[in-house]
Amino acid sequence: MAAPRYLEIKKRIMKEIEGKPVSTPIASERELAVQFDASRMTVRKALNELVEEGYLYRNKNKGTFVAERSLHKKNTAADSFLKKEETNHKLLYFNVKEIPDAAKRLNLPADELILRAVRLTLNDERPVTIEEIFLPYKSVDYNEMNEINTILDMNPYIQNGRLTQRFIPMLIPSQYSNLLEVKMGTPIIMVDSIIYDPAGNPVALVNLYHNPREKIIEITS
Amino acid sequence: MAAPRYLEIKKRIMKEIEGKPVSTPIASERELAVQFDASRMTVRKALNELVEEGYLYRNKNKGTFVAERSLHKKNTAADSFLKKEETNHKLLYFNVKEIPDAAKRLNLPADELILRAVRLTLNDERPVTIEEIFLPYKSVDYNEMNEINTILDMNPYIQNGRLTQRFIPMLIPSQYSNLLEVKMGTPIIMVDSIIYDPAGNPVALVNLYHNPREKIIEITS
DNA sequence: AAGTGGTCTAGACCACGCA
DNA sequence: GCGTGGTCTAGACCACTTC
Repeated sequence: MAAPRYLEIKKRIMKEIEGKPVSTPIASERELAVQFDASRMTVRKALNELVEEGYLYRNKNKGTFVAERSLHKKNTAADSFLKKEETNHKLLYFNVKEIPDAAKRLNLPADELILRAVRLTLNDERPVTIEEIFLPYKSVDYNEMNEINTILDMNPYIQNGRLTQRFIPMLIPSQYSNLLEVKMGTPIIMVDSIIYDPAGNPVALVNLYHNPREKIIEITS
Repeated sequence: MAAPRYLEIKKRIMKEIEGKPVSTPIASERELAVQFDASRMTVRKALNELVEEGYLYRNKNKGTFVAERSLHKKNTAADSFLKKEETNHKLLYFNVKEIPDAAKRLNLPADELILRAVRLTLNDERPVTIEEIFLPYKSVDYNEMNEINTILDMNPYIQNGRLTQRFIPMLIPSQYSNLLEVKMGTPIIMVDSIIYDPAGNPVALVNLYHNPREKIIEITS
């Protein structure tokens, strides 16, 4: 299917406002509809998304304006999973066994087999995060078992599903101190995440141990 | 103005699905439009918000379904500011002076006067959070100076504005250890927040020191 | 009075899933 | 072939601000 009209309009408006000073007014919805030869509702859909994402803001009865660029919405907690440019993963360890605690949190019987993987995320050679990933073994596609990185790619799940994250303060676990190059006794944040499918069934459990020097958790909403 | 039609429809659908098991299909958009004697676009607006908030999920070409209740979207970091039932604030301290560091982060000249207030949030008598609030003194309405709690109510700003939060791991500051009833040396999370107006101008700076026993930071998205 | 965003309507076509 | 959600249209009225 061709890309929807409103997405094209959205892109063109984004290009249009790029570099404009904060609070610059943009054309009214009716004008934009004429410019783009689209209905006002379609233009509104594009504008609504741009407002939602923090590129624009509205002022009722007055107009729509360019917002501060640094305030584009960002939830870097979810970004933890997303692969950036200079970021790569190094698998440290994985096995399959019963892990009752993890099974419980995945709504599974305690004796269910769990795939546990531990990997290190590096950004430009510097250690950023240790990830402990717990997956129900039965959900793993056997054809992919030789390509463990495909299995551990959480993006597809997060796209359509939902994410609950708990931020836990702790001292760095001793076994990760060297790997993250963080001194023993340093306070860190461990992000305890459960990924759900749209219906609310748990799909994966992930614990992220962040190196506070390299990974600042910042959320803009 | 009367409440918009779509909000009423939204409420009625929420009541309708309340208590229904996960994955129960609801009526199609066209049926609902007939039921509520509204256009399909209006029904869609109501449904879209319910999906956005995590009450429903869609399955293209199949239908719309009830989502897991525990997965309603919640960002408890912003909730930190919202007054709950059993929650109340106890003002510990406030004054007005130059605070160059705070002024800088509020995009003000270093010699600008800053109102600094420190208060303790209690939940059912238990200490939950210490809040350090920094406001440009010139933005304070003098008529309100005798009602400091009105000034420190951040809700109106957050409603229409934007929020950037950084999550900082640290050991509990010694001066807050007793107040929060947290042992010295305990790792905690400090949430460093800046509240902006829609155009991106900083309005307030707030540091939240969370008691990890009482305040679990949890985000569902 | 003119212009703005917010809401609403009564249609329409599309791609896709399913029987 | 029918039903679904996703997109789109060409209008309309409202409350409000600005001139």
